[in-house]
Amino acid sequence: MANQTRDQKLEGLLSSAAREFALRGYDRTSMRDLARASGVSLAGVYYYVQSKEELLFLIQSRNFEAVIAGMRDTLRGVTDPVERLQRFIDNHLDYFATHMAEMKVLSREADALEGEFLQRVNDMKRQYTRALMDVLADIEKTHGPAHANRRVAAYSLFGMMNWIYTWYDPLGDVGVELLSQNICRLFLGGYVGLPVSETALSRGGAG
Amino acid sequence: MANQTRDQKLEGLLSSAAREFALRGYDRTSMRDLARASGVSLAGVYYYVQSKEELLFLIQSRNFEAVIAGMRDTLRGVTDPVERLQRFIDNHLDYFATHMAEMKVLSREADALEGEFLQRVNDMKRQYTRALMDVLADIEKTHGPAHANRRVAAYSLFGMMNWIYTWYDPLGDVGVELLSQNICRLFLGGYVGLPVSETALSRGGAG
DNA sequence: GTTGGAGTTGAACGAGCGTTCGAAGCCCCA
DNA sequence: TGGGGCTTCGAACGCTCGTTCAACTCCAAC
Repeated sequence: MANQTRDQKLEGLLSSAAREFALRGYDRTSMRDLARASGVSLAGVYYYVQSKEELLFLIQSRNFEAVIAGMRDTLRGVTDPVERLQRFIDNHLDYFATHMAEMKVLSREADALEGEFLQRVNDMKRQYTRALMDVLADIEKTHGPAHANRRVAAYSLFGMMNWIYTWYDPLGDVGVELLSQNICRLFLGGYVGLPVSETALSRGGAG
Repeated sequence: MANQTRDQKLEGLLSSAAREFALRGYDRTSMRDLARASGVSLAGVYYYVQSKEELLFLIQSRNFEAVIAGMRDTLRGVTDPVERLQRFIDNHLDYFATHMAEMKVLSREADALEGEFLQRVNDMKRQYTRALMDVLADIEKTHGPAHANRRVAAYSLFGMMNWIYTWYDPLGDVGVELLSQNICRLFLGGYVGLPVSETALSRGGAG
């Protein structure tokens, strides 16, 4: 605790702040809570960070950057579209599972930021979404016509992956590899691989 | 505004509260905001509701109850498992799209409640999840083995459907029927209907 | 041994919060 | 005309919030 560089202390602060934010939510967590959780005084927190909002921004942007960097890394040189998608999903879920608190904060506190902070995180979101949609376009080229609108499909996949912050326990009986495989299969082939033209799929509204 | 029953006024309060909560988030919205938005005084709000938390609870429970009731209704008498799933999805998305504010609050402020309020909403969640998983079990019986763990599949479908609060605009160019159809096809047959055994689907981790 | 900057702190500030309460307004029925 | 119960309100209470700041410790450099 004593001989840490300034950067290491900031890192520690961000990490315990993420844990607190994930637990209680950004708004319900006070700077006093964060001070207590990271072992410094209330005023001490402000030596490392300009405001509570900057703290949230740093958590969101640093982790989002890591996810994007990991994605670019794992896709580099891979040409098969399906494998590219598998790697995209793997990277996302693997990072999510090993950084549950941070990713929960990123998923859930999406619009707690304002102004330039919000803009910069939203830029990353656009970038990341674009990358997924490019992969989907490649898949359509090689594996026939899509069963759904590409944008809807992309957001649905993000929904499957990000929603895990509400239910998934990385230490439970479903390991990350199994989770990733499940979601990948689900997205590419569906729950039971039903042909799209089947039966009543064209029916209108129900009820 | 003048000749409304007490119930009607409560209804109006809940509706404008849902709109405010959806806009700014539960915690960032003050009782003064709600009073302003619904056109009564601050103290006036407390004539209809015991606390801010009860307000949130009423929004969540009433709408969740409506979703569940709609689901039971639309499934009644329908025996084909696939159509049951279609109707389940249709009901969920249709209600979501016509009650965006309320459902955003239900999805996003899931753990802002405590004690008995939380317990009662969680009971509804369990009930609703169970219903979906029963439908999935039926589908497996009639349409061969599943491509994914049933629990993972159920939560993934909820993820697809609930995540729409972050991106979907009911007034945009994707209508509710199209959205519902897309998500239904996606879940049952996958994005391009890829056979599960295909290529590298059994590969381990990436990167 | 003094200086100076980095790190840390207790105490306070003004503002906003959720909630309460006594009093006033309103309207129907006698 | 007057009483009584719903409904509404202004004003206040106690509390917690994010943020600031002068003062302190510590330690390396001279």
